[in-house]
Amino acid sequence: MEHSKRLIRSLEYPPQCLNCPTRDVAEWSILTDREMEQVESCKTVYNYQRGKLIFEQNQPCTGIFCIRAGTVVISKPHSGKGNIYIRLVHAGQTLGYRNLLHGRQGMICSNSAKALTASVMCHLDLTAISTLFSQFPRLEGKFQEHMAEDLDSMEESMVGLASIPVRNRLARLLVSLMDRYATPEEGNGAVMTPPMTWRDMSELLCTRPETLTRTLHAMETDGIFHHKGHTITIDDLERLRHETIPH
Amino acid sequence: MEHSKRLIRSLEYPPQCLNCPTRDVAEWSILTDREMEQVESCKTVYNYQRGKLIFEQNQPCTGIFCIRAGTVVISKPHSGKGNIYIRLVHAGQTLGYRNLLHGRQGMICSNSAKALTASVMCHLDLTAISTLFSQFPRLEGKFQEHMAEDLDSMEESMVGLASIPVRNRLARLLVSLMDRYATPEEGNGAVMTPPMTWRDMSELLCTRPETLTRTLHAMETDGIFHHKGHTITIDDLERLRHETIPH
DNA sequence: CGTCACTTTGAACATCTTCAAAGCACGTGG
DNA sequence: CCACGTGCTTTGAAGATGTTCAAAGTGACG
Repeated sequence: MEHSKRLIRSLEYPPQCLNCPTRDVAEWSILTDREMEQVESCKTVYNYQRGKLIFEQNQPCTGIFCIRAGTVVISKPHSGKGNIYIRLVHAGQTLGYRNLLHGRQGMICSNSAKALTASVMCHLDLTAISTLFSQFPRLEGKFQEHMAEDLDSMEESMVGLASIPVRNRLARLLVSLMDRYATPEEGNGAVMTPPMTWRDMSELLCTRPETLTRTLHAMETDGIFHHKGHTITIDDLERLRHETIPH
Repeated sequence: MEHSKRLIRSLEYPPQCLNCPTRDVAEWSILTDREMEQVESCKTVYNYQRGKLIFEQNQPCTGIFCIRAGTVVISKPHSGKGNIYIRLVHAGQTLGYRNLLHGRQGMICSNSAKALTASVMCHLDLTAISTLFSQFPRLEGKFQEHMAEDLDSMEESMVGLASIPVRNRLARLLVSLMDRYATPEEGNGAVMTPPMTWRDMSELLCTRPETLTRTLHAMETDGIFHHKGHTITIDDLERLRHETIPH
């Protein structure tokens, strides 16, 4: 409900930054409304269908994208065939800024981004950004801080991947998705429709779809939650949080 | 040989930045000799024995460390007991700068650092760094770029950990260590004594010591290299590089 | 209504971990 | 200089966890 309401708001035209549903989130929120008008004037709005590639590793980087609505996944190609999902990027967050802080030869994307759901993205090209950065140095500082946090959470995922089994990683993923996409229920419960397929989730967990199915089944048998289609119903959130650490 | 020679050089006193064996490496190299004198004047030199903790996650951060000699590992605590090794930091590289770019509440270490070999570290405290950063903005920019590269290589390790087996990860680790610590032999071979124990290596590979032993044995049986104690002899580097990707 | 991708289930298998025990290596103190 | 202890290394065997392959079921969409 919340989710679809937000989608509708985001479809209001023209899609202006000042009425962006995520106006008060993340880096851009440090700019005043007046400063924001300048951002507004040099942005382009794109729509991506579910599954569409936004940018691709090793291709030239065209600028940055701010997600107005939708959910995006960052991935990297796998030594064999296919991609490993690295992390999610949600509405309000900005994508591809790292390439700008890189000081590398040219502007080459260091990973790929794909829309997991239909998404509305605001794009700023390279010249627009460099103007904005030199005009509002605090903005570049904010992105620097964001990068430091990304590195932290990257290290955390690494620890998780190396040290805990799929079942606990799944519980963690669900908890983090709940914060964003669940609607509370009576008691200590909640209902959620994650913005992606089970296959996507299995890739985020760095495992196979079959393993995810079986793990879901096992947790359901243990009464942690139950699911029908893509919708998960949790009776007791504490129970799920408990699955977050190995025993 | 190279290694011990470098250690001896580093033990010359006083240990001045201008005659640092790594003077021309990494961030600090963008400063002129004259600018470097200022860094010199506010640094403190510490010696760490093998195995000593340099800083610890969740403890207040005291500043940054530049490694004059030695090898350091960054680790994070594991949900159960013990630590996961995240990455190596080598002589010439700087440690703990991320905490400064963080914009977080206070200055809290986001991971731990431990000396894998006896190490000589030059320390700059918080006030010294903030003075240096405001005086030489290019320096802060360099660290920002370094952080972006760390994030890239972090993502690469993640992909490796998620998608290739221990044997190939070991080959990759050996190749990267060779670049730094091996002495070439006749033909296409090399000899190396890695600056850490096998146990340390197993933690870097996110596996157990037993698995590493067995994997070493298997690769030795296949004629990729042979080892006695901590010293590895490789006859054909191409052969090892070939083990870098799964087949 | 048919297609295509996603989901589910089963069975066999590969990889890695765990536990136990023995051997080795290095540094410390006598 | 030797004896001893501690932590690292190696080996074996059993078991857990996750993968692979195959096949059938499900659902969305043109």
